[in-house]
Amino acid sequence: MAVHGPAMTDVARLAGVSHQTVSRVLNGHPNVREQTRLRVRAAIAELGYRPNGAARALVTGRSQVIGVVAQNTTLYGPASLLAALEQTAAEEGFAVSVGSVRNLDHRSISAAVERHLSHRVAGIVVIAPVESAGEALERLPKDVPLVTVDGDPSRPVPLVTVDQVAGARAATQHLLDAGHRTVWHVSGPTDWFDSVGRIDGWRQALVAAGLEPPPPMPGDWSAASGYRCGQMLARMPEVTAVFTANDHLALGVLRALHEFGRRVPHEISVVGFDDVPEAAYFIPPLTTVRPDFDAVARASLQMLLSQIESGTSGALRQTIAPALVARESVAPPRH
Amino acid sequence: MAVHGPAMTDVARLAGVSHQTVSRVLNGHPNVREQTRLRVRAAIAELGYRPNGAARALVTGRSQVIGVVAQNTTLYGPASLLAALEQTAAEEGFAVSVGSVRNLDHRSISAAVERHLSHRVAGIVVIAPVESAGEALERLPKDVPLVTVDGDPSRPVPLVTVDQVAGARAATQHLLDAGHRTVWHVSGPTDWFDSVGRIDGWRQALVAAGLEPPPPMPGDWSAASGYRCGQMLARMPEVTAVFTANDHLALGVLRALHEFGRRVPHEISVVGFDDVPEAAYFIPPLTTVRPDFDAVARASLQMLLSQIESGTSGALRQTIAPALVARESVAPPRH
DNA sequence: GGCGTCTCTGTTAACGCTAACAAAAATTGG
DNA sequence: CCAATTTTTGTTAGCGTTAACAGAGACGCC
Repeated sequence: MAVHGPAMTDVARLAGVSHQTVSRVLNGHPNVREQTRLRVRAAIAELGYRPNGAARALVTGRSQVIGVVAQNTTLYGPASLLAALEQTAAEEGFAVSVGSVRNLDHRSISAAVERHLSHRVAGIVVIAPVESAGEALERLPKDVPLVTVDGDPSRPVPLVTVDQVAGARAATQHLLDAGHRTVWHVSGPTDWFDSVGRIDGWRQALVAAGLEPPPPMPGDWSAASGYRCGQMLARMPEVTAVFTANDHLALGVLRALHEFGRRVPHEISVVGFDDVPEAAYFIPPLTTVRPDFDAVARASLQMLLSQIESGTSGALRQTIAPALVARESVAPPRH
Repeated sequence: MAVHGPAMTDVARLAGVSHQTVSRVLNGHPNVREQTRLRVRAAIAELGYRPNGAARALVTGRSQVIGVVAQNTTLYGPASLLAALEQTAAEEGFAVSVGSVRNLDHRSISAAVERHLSHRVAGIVVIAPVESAGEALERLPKDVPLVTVDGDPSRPVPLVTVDQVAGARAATQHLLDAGHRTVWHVSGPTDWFDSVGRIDGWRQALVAAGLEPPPPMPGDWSAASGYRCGQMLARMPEVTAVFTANDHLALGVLRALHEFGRRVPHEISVVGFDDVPEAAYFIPPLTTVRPDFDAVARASLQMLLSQIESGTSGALRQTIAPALVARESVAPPRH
């Protein structure tokens, strides 16, 4: 169907040079006379020539594409990360190809990575927040530049991650500082490293304060599961402070507490995680922890590019510290 | 750096056939003896051979990649759409390359499309909800399969769109049916077609009921702007029903009403649009309109694929009807 | 002025695959 | 059992680009 566009030779003919000279102009090779360069540029513009990435990828062995493997790109965190990644990549002249997978199991991840490798992507970013993804990554070809985001800290793979532990510690400490005797936790799914890290940080803060952590209540990131946990928390009179693993869980908790007539923050304080744009408009506005997705994206891409350029794939590690955003959902406990 | 993987000839040598036979096996060509096919399969597996998409794209003129141009992929709507698109494309054996742009102006769109064309994508999906995107699309090469989503209904470009008008009409009618004398509207940015359609539908429902539409209050999709509008609405005693152009606006409105002590739904009913997963956990649970993003994705992809296969690019049009989801934020007005 | 040394440009050969054609092998029919 | 057909396999030629090398001017230096 498509009338194929002009190729390099067409440009060359029009400019009265060889196709190689056109190639040199395109790739910013230094040794081209200014006058020639201009003629080539003019010919390119006149024909509306557009280089063929496939041909280039074939001969160089890599395309200017970065593959991203992610699970549920509808969640706020992954979506933000993906968007940031795409922006950053575009600035570096790379396109981003998304390979989202339904499950983060071994097979799905491998299949997605395979698809990317078929297209000879320059590198791969895996947003692999769960255990089952880890093993898939280790048996990947070693020669492909790869960075994992929010992945398994215990595996020897280049990793960029939000400092979940520090964020959770800050959130918990913030509640303790307000005078609460202890802090309850509604966690994310326990096979996510994000969840594990947040549970850890919460525990650390409590233990450091000489407190015995109560059992965490497991949620699944959704407001629905937060609501269910909230219904239980609302019935427990001793509960005065709750830290939830993300803002949507917090929303569910807030709703349950509201239904049970337990006032936030007067009776119970709540802190979330993620700082979704709506968090400031929850009832009441939610104190939360804000991860810097842009920073994560920049760090991952930089790590990936350095691998692509140098060829080394050292097991680097970079951690991005999140920031506490204080709003009205936290107050001292009543006595 | 990378040790290049085995090529087709390597597989052929191992299987004792010609590379063409390997190609035939790979592409499911019928005339290959079963025994040969198995030998080739075995050789592929043994070598861990992976076809080179770049080479294939070069010779066939198209890669198995679909380019998507979108703006803010962090918003719930676009993110859901993108995810659905990616899923559907994967099922058809296509990868999705995202070209997100900061602004939907002419230059940005063209640049993003150019990038995709360089990679010889098989087709392009433009999520182009604003006016300024339209012109960019018309001067695009005509021979590239293209589908716009939520784009300009007045342009002769293949378009898949959520039926904003019907959705808004249903939302407004739902409020009128509950007994409200009129319905106020907090709109999205007026350069988005989504907003325009929703304003239209709202107006239509009011006019059909013989009512004079009050002036719409312009928001920008964010909870923050919803909050600002909500502050005004809360001060207007005659307001009993509000339809907001999306759920986040509704959240802001709910928060403002709550602060002013106006109870929802007892004093004021609110209906949103989008049915974000959290809407059921707002205070109170939000009645809203749910667009079927999966259906939109399927329709767009199908439209794109039929263009890719047939070569025709008729200005098709497909509209996906959204569904009203009734929850507790709507009640009859008090008298 | 001849000669080495830059700077610039051209020629040729891949990269890994598919399409088109050609040849060989298997199958059929009389 | 041989020719006619059908099925299966092989051979060759590109696709559009970059890399490696080769050639042609321009320039300076003895």
